[in-house]
Amino acid sequence: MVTIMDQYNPSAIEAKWQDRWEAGECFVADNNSDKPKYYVLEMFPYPSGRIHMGHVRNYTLGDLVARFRRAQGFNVLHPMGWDAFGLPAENAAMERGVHPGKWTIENISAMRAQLRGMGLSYDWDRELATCTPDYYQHEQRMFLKFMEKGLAYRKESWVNWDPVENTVLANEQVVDGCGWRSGAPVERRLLSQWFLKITEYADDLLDAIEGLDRWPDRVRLMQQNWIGRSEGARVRFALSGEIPKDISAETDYIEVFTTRPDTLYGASFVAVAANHPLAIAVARDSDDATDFLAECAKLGTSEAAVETAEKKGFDTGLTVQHPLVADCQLPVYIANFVLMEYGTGAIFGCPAHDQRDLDFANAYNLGVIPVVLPEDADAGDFKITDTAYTGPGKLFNSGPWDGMNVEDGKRAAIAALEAAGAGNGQTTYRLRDWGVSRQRYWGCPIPIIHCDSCGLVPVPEADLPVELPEDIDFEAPGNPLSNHPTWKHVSCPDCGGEAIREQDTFDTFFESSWYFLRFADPHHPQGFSREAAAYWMPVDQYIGGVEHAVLHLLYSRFFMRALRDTGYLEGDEPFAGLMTQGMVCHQTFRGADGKWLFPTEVERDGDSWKLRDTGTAVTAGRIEKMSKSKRNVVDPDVIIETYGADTARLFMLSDSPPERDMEWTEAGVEGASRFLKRIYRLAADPSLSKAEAQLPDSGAGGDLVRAAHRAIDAMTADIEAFRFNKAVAQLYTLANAIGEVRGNEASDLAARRFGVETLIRLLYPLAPHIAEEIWEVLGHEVMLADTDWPKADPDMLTEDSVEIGVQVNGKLRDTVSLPVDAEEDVARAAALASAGVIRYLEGREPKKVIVVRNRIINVVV
RNA sequence: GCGAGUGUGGCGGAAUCGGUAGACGCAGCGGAUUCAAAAUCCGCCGCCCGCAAGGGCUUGGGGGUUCAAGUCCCCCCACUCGCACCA
Repeated sequence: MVTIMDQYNPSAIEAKWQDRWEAGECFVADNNSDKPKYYVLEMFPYPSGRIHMGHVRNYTLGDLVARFRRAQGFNVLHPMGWDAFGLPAENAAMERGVHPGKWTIENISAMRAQLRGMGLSYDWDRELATCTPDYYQHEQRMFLKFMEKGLAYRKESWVNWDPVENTVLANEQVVDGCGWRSGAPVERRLLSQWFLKITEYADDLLDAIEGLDRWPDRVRLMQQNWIGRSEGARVRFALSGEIPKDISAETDYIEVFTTRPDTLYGASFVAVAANHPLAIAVARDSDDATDFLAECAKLGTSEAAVETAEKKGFDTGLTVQHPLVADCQLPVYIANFVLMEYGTGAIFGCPAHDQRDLDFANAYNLGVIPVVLPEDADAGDFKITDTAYTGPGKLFNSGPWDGMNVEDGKRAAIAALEAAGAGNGQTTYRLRDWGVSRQRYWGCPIPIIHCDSCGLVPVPEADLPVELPEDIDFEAPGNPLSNHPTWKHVSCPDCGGEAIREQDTFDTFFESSWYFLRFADPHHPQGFSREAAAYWMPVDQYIGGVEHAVLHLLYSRFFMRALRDTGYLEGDEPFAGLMTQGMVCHQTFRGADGKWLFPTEVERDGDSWKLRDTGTAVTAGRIEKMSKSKRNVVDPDVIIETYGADTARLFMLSDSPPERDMEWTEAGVEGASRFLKRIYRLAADPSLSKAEAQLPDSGAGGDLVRAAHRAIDAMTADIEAFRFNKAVAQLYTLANAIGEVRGNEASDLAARRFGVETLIRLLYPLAPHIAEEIWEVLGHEVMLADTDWPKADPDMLTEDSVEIGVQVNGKLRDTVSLPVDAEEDVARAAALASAGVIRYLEGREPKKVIVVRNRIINVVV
């Protein structure tokens, strides 16, 4: 018989149960089970060396879901791994001379120990690290399959170059014109790069968002915007008049993209981007044009630059023929607001119905021809001066389309363009193909060989995997793999001649785009089996930060489709349910010198704060996301040492709903700790072990039994709906109800024991160690990890009577106690007899009495 | 600029269907226990007036619908996030 220790001692309890769970193989997932499956996954961490509070929150949320579903009888897969390629490892190599692989492996073992200390219910047999050939070899094969299918290709293109990281970035990794990690302004470079054809799936990725009904709307919207489908038309404008030879040699037309072909009759100019081939051709013979192009090139793409930039243009002197109006010639400008990257790099301007075009037309005295008439306007005096009209209306000044609405006008315009051979309907996307080449060492080698005579040659199956060389020099500038003396030199698999390996490695988002599949079948020689993928996928609940809304989450959706179409699996969506957790925030502090201070350096001084050792006053700043740079961080290890993992977990779940930002406070942690100590004391009551009587159904004991059933019912619903803060409140409420039963009759003891046992079972997924300990002390031999979730007895959830508010003219004046489902006349009589109503009526007859059963009574006078 | 979200006591937050606003916790206040403190236990706790009984006000602001509005509709304000010369 295990007896309870005098005092709650988290470190002893937690180590004990972590060992027991491991020895009992409690959390090993079964690929051949009759139970329904449930796959819960938290976004795997980069092994930076230490976990932070964001990890603690993320994994606490996941562990709650995993333990809850397991108790409900699901075959739960809850794995953990390491997103182990990436730049910090190379930086460590440069700064400290340690090999990236060694550094990464050491970090992994340190972090694994920290995670173990949190008591997380992972199936560690499925652990993976993406930097091992055992993992990355599979993506080399995937890549070659993608190539065969035309989903991976190489092209020369302008790319985003991060001058600090010395590598290319994907469009998704450029934020406000700067590198997402380095923060350095990106440069544009023309390079030969590998791309994955995500645009092939643009429509599918967009349309399928609708089916992701367990994703936050916010993320779905962000993906929609990122894909950015816009429907419109391509329109060809033939160059007219005298065309200089230089230009006619290049082209004899300009093709534009528009979403408003219905406004074609309102066109007054055509403009091309500064890096459009036509602009470059014009600049060959014109110093003024060359100067203008240089000016445009100088203008950054940053937010600030864009906002302050004036609409500027350069009149090329060229004209184009309007495709539908015979005698209409339009001037051709080079304009700084036209982007080569979007559409065709050229537009037609309809100033009346586009604000940008209007600003431009006003600056260069171009015509403004309104062609859409708002419903309540008069064609005679409708004028556009400095605000363009973009709303709905009837077309006018538009020849055969007059009188049509905008939508019909678009269709008519496309039909007319197609008939005239001057254009066609066209859908464009903001989404670009995913550039995956990175000029880094610590990534997965791209399995390609460059041969002067055979071209691009895939590394043959037998030669896979292409492993990274161990001996590597980070001192020289540039790509370390290129600098390696021998690694890149190979003979061509086709002709046997001298050839050279591809020296770029994959973007590390490649690894995270399929790791959830590897977890399903972590030792399979082909990466994973169709059967395992079919059984476990999709992930039922995915949990992580919202910062991956368009990176990882979009790439993974693409990968599922690409793997489906290359024969790896069936299905298309990786994550059926997504929960994006809020950030962990903390107050910031600055010393007299303006430098940031750690919370550990500071202590309370009445309403303000002071330095712990000198007592000097400290400035308390905003509550912000915990970050090393602001020093407002709290080390999870210190918290776990001081309070225990259960306390840290409980606090993470209390108070704030999981999707919202939360503030980490000492007082909050103390509160969680106090609650666990209180539960421990409740359970330490020796009389509980003697409770063997029948459960009472009346009196204080009966109330407690009903309260326990209500707690089960509410808690189950709250966990299923991710209302974890409310779930914690249910625990407090039940604990309070237990405290109400103070008698020592056999029935009281029985009720108390039932209350405590229920409380412990409900507490288990949140604070599992203390729950297991108390469960054992109460005499149970089967661990809670192997115990079913409690079920509420529906009969115990109903009450006999209900307190109902009584209003007079909508204002609460009294309450009455009524039997549940009381008849209307009974309720009415009770309300009219209540003191508050009598006082208010002062003898008057009520006009009307509204009775809403079991809810409210409103007396209207 | 466009899109989305948020706004409730001193604080974090409840209120799931239009039906007793403020569950639960934190902080605070009072008491018990203690030589004392910590811890613990009991009680109070939206704001204003009042000894009390009771009354008035209150969910960012203003209007509206309704017997009844934190919740629905219209207008406005503030903050947060995402996108952005996107044709």
